[in-house]
Amino acid sequence: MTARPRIKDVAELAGVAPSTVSVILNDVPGARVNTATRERVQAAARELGYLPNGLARGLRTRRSGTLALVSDVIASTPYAGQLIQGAQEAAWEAGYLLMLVDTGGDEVLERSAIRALRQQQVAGVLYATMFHRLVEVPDLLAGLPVVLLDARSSREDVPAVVPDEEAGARTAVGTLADHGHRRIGFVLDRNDGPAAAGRLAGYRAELAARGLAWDETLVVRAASTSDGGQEAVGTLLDMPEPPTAVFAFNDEMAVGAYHAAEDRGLRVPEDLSVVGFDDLYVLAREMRPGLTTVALPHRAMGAAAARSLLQLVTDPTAAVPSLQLIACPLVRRGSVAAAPHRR
Amino acid sequence: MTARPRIKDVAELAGVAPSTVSVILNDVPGARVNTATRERVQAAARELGYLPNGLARGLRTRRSGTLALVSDVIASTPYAGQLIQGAQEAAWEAGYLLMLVDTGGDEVLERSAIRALRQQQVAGVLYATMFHRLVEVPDLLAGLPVVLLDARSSREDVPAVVPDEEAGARTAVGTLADHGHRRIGFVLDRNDGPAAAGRLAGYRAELAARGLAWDETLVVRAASTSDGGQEAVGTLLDMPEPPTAVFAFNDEMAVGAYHAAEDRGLRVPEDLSVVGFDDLYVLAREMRPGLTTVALPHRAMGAAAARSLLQLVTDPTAAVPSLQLIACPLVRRGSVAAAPHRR
DNA sequence: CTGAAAGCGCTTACAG
DNA sequence: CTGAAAGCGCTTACAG
Repeated sequence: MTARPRIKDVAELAGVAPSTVSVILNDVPGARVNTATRERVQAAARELGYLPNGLARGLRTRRSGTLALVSDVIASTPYAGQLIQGAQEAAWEAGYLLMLVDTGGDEVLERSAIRALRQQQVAGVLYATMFHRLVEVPDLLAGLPVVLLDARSSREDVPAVVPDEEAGARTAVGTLADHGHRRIGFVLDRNDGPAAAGRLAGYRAELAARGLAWDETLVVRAASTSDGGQEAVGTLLDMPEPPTAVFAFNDEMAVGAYHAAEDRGLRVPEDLSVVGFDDLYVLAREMRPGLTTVALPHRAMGAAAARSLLQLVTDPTAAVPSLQLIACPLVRRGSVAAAPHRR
Repeated sequence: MTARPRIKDVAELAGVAPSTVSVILNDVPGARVNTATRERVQAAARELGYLPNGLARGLRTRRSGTLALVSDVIASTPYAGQLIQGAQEAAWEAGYLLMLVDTGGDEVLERSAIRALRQQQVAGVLYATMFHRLVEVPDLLAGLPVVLLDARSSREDVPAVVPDEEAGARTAVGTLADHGHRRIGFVLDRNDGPAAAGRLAGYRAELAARGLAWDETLVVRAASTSDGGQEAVGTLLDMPEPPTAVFAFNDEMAVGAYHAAEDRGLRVPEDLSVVGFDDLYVLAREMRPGLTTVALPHRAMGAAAARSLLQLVTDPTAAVPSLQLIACPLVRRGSVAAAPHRR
């Protein structure tokens, strides 16, 4: 196998200077070149299969053409692929390559990873968490364009891209109200985070918008697992005047709602309508009936964050929104029906 | 903000030449340096927060310190994260950074992505598919160390890392046999691929090893979805002498098995034992009863492939196994019970 | 319109 | 034990 050709080889083959090759291959704006030599150079490059060395170019131009995605735990959710794909595609469209590092939440590893990334001269970094939460932006990232992905920080100066939890919750509750439900329960995670807070706010807001009374006994907290959901929805169902519908903080709690209904001989959706949140891959689709739920827009978030980052990379003073809320669409399946008549 | 320090700055601060700084910071083996100057240089580097420029270093040493993972469709499965994480961690442990590109199965995009990656001087590439299948290794990859991840090619010279489908199927059938089942059905995908072929082979092999008769009517093909599984298991259950246990090609078909049983008033596992394949995130765990299934070792595969690649990168003549079969462990949950007595 | 020169920031023989 | 020089492969002013 022969060594990879360098610009010098192309130049020699075409009978011009390397600098001329560079100007031609890079289509330097405002550079007038003879059509004949241009063609000669292009032919030579093609013949040799010439690919400019990106490291040399990056060194010279001070632009590496790479972005990084650093995340806490890539593998922990089935959405990782979507998030990454969205970011990678947007990067690619702008001619950038994406480097990935997963720190597993380990701060020491995070520090050395960021150092390694800086050494590689990444143009900017996407700092992502695998579920919407609050983070501190590491000091080591200072001076580099950064955007937060599915995460927020207390710092106003670093743009964040997160799901619009509140609006998502409103569409969930809204569809239930559209079906005539007046008593709608909400089961949510015990831990407060941006997701729980946002979804609760949306629940309240939509209730208010619909003129439905706020009833504190209708919201119950539990672990955000199917067992937690089962327990929480169980207490809702055992109330003297139980809700006819339940909005669950996430799809796993929604699974629990199905179980709680089943335990009491109630059918979903005839006796109890259920809406979840997340659109957890396969699960929501495979439930019986299929779970109507609010999807987390991971791919769109990844793409939006990468685009904002790219703007910052191109122009550090660019006015990118400090917070982007990405819409969470409702995925209608079979778990919502008209409210049963009061017995 | 002040410009990033270069090696020259460190050298000046320490009062030595840049080459000395380089030797010290890189701990060049067999280089004797005065302890005092070593300390002076290290202090200077620390004070300045010096990080060597990876592009310059890579240009000079001809080692970029990066690997690439190119895949067809990252986002399509919930395992993507595991696969990527395994590869990334192994790369990181060896001091390499991982670049990721998802081609969405688009060959044109794939070609330009590989070109871009080559320009960036990646040391090697992991060529991955999101489910075990046959691929053709792109010519453009020629001359670069490559290992196939969750994929195989007809070319013997490119190492592949795939799940041990056959052994996985054997443990599935084995656990069923251990529970006293003698008539074990197998429902599988209509399309033949390495996964279907391997799992079928494992089914047959284990039956033989257990001295159980091969009964062709016990294996039925359908779409590899829950509907397909329901249909296929339905025909099994409606046989004159139905199986007491079913091994499903994947977890979605196993879901169908649950449905088929339910449709007939049969309980899992009392009346029908079920074992799936994949350990599909959340689904398998959330079924009732929890689905006993064979897990796909995505993380281990990612790590194994990256390690093989790294060996090749370090020494192109290294003897890495041309095929690595990664074990698929059985995850025991609640869908297997002792075979019911013959009525 | 094209070429020669300098330089991006390192590392690596090679002197001394 | 340390420094000066060359060079990795490009691009970018600057001449001509």
